[in-house]
This record gives sequence, structure tokens and C-alpha cells, in this order.
Amino acid sequence: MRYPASETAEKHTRILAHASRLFRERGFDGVTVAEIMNGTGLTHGPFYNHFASKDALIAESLSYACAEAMGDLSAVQQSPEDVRAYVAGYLSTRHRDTPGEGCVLPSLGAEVGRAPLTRPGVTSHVRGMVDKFTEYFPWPGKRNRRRNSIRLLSAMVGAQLLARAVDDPVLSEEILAAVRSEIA
Amino acid sequence: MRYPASETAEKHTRILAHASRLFRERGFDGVTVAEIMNGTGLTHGPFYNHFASKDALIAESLSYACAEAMGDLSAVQQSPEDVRAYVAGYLSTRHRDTPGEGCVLPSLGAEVGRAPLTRPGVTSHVRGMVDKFTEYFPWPGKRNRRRNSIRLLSAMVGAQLLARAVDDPVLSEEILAAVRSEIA
DNA sequence: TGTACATCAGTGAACGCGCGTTCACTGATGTAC
DNA sequence: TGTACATCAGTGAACGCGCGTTCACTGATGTAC
Repeated sequence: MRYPASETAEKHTRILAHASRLFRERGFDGVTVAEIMNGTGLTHGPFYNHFASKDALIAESLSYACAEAMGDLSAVQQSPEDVRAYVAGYLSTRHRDTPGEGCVLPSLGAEVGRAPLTRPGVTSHVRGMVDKFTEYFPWPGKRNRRRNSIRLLSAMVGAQLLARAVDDPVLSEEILAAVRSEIA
Repeated sequence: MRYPASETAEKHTRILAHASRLFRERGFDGVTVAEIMNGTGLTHGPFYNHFASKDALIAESLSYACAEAMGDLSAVQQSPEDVRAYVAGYLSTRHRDTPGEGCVLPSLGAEVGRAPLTRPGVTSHVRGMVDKFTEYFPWPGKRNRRRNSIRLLSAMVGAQLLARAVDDPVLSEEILAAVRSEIA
């Protein structure tokens, strides 16, 4: 049946939000189109009213998640304490244990490298994060701010990847703590 | 037909080597059992003479790749130059562009976190790499060697993940160079 | 304002394909005598 | 040493299932008059 036009855009956003969460939790191949649609209270049929294909949804949902993450990062004030709190939150066990709500880079970065449609959006997201870090992070000197930002972002992403891969909770926590202490 | 018993073990190893390369290139779901077997010159039938399931192959091929990588790392002499060369090689564009021959952590780390069978093997691999770095890396002082090793490994893994995800060759190279300069 | 009709997001069955897995069969190897 | 037979890694067709995608149909909404 026909539905109020106002709901269509909202449903589109709900699909993106739910899809990006599931993809981060299980990877692109670990989630079915039907499951995404069911999670938004619909059947799988109208999926193709919203997206040309699953690949198109993957690309759009990643852009959605990146935009949301950049919004969170921009909301952080420029005070050193707030920036440090952001990094500490990134390296928290909570972030490790809830990948569906977290950064797409540790959970989907490798798959992005193999999925051409997703790369442009993620590239500008990475560039945006490096720029923000370079601008706002309380680095000691003026020199090498950008280089230090890239190092820190790499270590943050790698640490979450390793902390999630590793089986031993002690080692996992040690990895997060090691990188966390870099900004203490 | 029956084949010389001596060939069986060698075929088993060939399957592991080829599978681990393809998995690193395309992810666990991006490679089919038939493709792996064809790549070793066989049809897909005898796969189940060697492995209980695709999941079992995934776990075993990852352990194989980790063992091989630890062998390479152990072959590095303890001289500071050789250790630095190892890290520089890890952060090279060559490694970025040939994931099938490279470290499993940037290419498969996220999937490992979701595949319980693979986690024990990868956990001991991560522990082994941290131990080697702690022991041999030419850190300036005696304090914090282990913490610095974890930071460096995290940055190396994260940098390769990002360098592969990113679309822009300039940014990609900048990421690798930033972490490379950390040990210069 | 009320009525007839066109619209189109939704439903849910069906399709086609690919992949993991199974299995009846083959035939050179290794063994028993 | 030669011969008959059991073994078992291989072949390749087939199975079953799940998933992405399609489509005939539904019926409340929005529109024309």
C-alpha cells in the first residue's frame, strides 16, 4: 500500500543506520539484505525501492557512518582535555566490545580496500580525521603535527583491530592501554 | 586413483599456502573451496580428504601463515639495522600492494575477531611479535620497551590497513612514511 | 466537501545462481602370498 | 620375483541451502474533478 511521503526519507535513513551497524559487527558478507530490512520493521521487498543493489547500500551506509563519526569528532571542543578524552574513548574496552557503534576503520578497513565503491568516502573520512587531529590535538611543538597525527591515528586503528582479534583479555587490555598512555 | 603417500603431506601444505594467500587477498568469504583446490592443480572433491570444513581450513591456513611470518621475523638478526629494515619492509608500498604475501593482521585481523576458531592461533602470533620486538628492537632505554613495542606494532598494522583502504596514492604513501619515520 | 481514480511503497512468493558439501566411481599404488 | 587384491586420493556430477534480486499483487494516500 501507499505510505505518507514524509516517511520514505526517514525509512531510508533507518536502513542506512541499521545496515552500517550490522556491517561493522559482522562484515559485508555476514549480513543479508533481508536481515537489514527486517531490522527496520520491513520485509526485504522494498529494499530495491531505496537502493540499486547491496553494493550500493554498502557504499552509502559507510558514507553515512563516516559522516556521523565526523560529526562526533567535530563536537569535541578544542581543549586538550576533550581531545584526550576522545582518544581515550576510542581506545576504551567499551569501543572494543561494541564495534557496531564504533569507528568503521578497524572493523571494515580491510574490506574497504577490496571494495572500490567504498574507497572514496572512506578516503575523505581518513583525510578529515588526520586534519582534525593535526589542528586540535595538543601536540607539544608546531613541527611534525601532521606526522604525529597520522602515527596516532594508525596506532589507534591498529590497537582496536588487535584488541578485538586477540583471545586473551589481559593482552587485549594491555594493547589498548599501551596506546592510550601515548597521550597521557 | 591412489597416489604415492609421500605426496599427500606436500599437497596438504600446498593447499594451506595457496588458501592463506587468497584469504589475505580477498577475505574468507571472497574465496571458494573450489578455487583454492584448482589453484593447487586439483579438483574440489578431495578437499574433504584434507580438512573437515572450510572453517577448519581457515583456522589451519591462518596458523600456517602466522608460523611462516614468525619464521621470517626470527631470521632477522638482532642488529638494529636489520630490525629497522624489517619494520621498513613492513611499511613498504610493496607490502601494501601484495597483501597475499604479507602479514595477516591488517588484511584479516577484523575477520579474525569474528571467527572464534582462528583467534587462539592469531593471539599467540601477536604475543610472539610483541615479545620479539620487546627483545630485539633498538629502543633507547630499558624502560617501557614492551609498551613501545605494542605501540609500534599497532601503528604498523593500522598504517597498512589505512594505506590499503585509502584511494589517494599520495595520502597512502604519506601514512606509510609517517610510521616508517618513527624508527628512523 | 465528497467521490473516483491513479499512484507507489509495501507484501511475500518465486527465481536463479553460487557455494559448501556429498558420493558413486576410478585406477595406480602398496601389500599379501 | 610375479600375480591378485585391497586401498584410498583422486574425479566430477549432483544436492541442498541461502542469498541477492525480481515481480504480480495490495490497498492507503494523495489528487482531479
